[in-house]
Amino acid sequence: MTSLFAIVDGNNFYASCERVFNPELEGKPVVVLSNNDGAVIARSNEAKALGIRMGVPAFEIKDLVRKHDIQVLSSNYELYGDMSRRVVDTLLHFTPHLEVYSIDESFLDLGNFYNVNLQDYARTMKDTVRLWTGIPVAVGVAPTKTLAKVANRISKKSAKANGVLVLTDERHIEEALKRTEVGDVWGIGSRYARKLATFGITTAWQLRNVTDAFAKKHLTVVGLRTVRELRGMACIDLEMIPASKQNICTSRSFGSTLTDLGDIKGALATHTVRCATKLRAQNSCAGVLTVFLETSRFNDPSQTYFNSRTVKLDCPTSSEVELLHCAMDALRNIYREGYRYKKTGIILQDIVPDNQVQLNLLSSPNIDRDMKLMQTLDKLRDRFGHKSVRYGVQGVKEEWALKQENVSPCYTTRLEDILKVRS
DNA sequence: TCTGGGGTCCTAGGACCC
DNA sequence: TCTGGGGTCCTAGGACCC
Repeated sequence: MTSLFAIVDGNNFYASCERVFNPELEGKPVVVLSNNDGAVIARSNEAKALGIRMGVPAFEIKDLVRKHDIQVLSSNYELYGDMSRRVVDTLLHFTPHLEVYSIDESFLDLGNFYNVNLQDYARTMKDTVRLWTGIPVAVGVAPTKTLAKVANRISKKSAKANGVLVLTDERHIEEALKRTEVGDVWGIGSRYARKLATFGITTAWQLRNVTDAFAKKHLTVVGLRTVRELRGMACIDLEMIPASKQNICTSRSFGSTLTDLGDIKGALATHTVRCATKLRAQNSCAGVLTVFLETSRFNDPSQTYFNSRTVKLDCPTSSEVELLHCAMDALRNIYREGYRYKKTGIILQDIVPDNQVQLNLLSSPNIDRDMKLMQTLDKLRDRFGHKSVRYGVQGVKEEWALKQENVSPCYTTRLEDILKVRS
């Protein structure tokens, strides 16, 4: 074996972030809710022990919350994002070969670390992250990313492993795969798990032993790669430099339902500005834009409405001014009176690097002026927050604003919050 | 009353071209 | 009357991830 990967992930990450700055949450069941306080997206171990499942709607656990004094928090992505950066900064002290896989997970390529004591090394990583950031993490180490994921999973469940598991020995790998359900393998979701069960395949070990032809036929080439990774053959490389996005989407449910076009415009305008800001942050322009508007999916079918409009721009752009015009036109097009709307959003597609945009005769005559304006706005928002400058159409009342009943302070990123907490 | 918000990749099938 | 076959591009749908 020549390859070696580690995956380090934060335990119950959002709940742990909250605990770092609010020690009263320690030892208590904690759940963090999605936007609009809709559903549970993170749970402390104590909350898991009470049987609270991932994704369960908040209203369904009301009784449990009262009975067990569960601490229920709105999500605070500004805080979690900053804590995530701190964890990554810490891990970079161990190796520069790091891929930020998600807000709470990083893969590390330990390529030629076979000569070090991996157990000690992984344990030191875990302890250092805890010491420097306050975040508890688990570390899985194995010859492939998929096997490292398996190791990481078991490390959290096994008291003996206590958050660190190195799987390099063939016998240990076999044992680990035999006690891993096939649906818990990275890349095998619930649909594939159900399908595999019809062939009698229920464990990761059984999946590892299917033929290549079987894997390709039933799980496509993606699944074949997973099977090979389970065999110890590294097929998925570390991606140190994040690829620029091919689609950028910004959407939110409204805090309550909206019927008025003006209010919906305000929401969509704000999403469009955010989306365009993301687009410029990766130095890209978009050639196509889609706007959608929908009622609640849980409505009575006679009161359900979904529509979208896709618009091809004359020339790819990153100008909010242009995108706002198009988005508002599209919205006017799909808006129908008489529905209670729950969500709108914008998707930017056909994304190209901004230095590859071919200007044509139809390009906005104001392109230079727009770009200077965008640069200024980006700087202002970067310094004073995204609410510091706004367009008229965004409105000021924000009828659509998120419902967030119990959001924690931004302990690490906002001066006013820091001062408030200290006093 | 209340149910998240992002992304990626692959495949099949139709349109179209020569 | 005979009515092919290969290639490309696009899209919708389905699967997955966090």
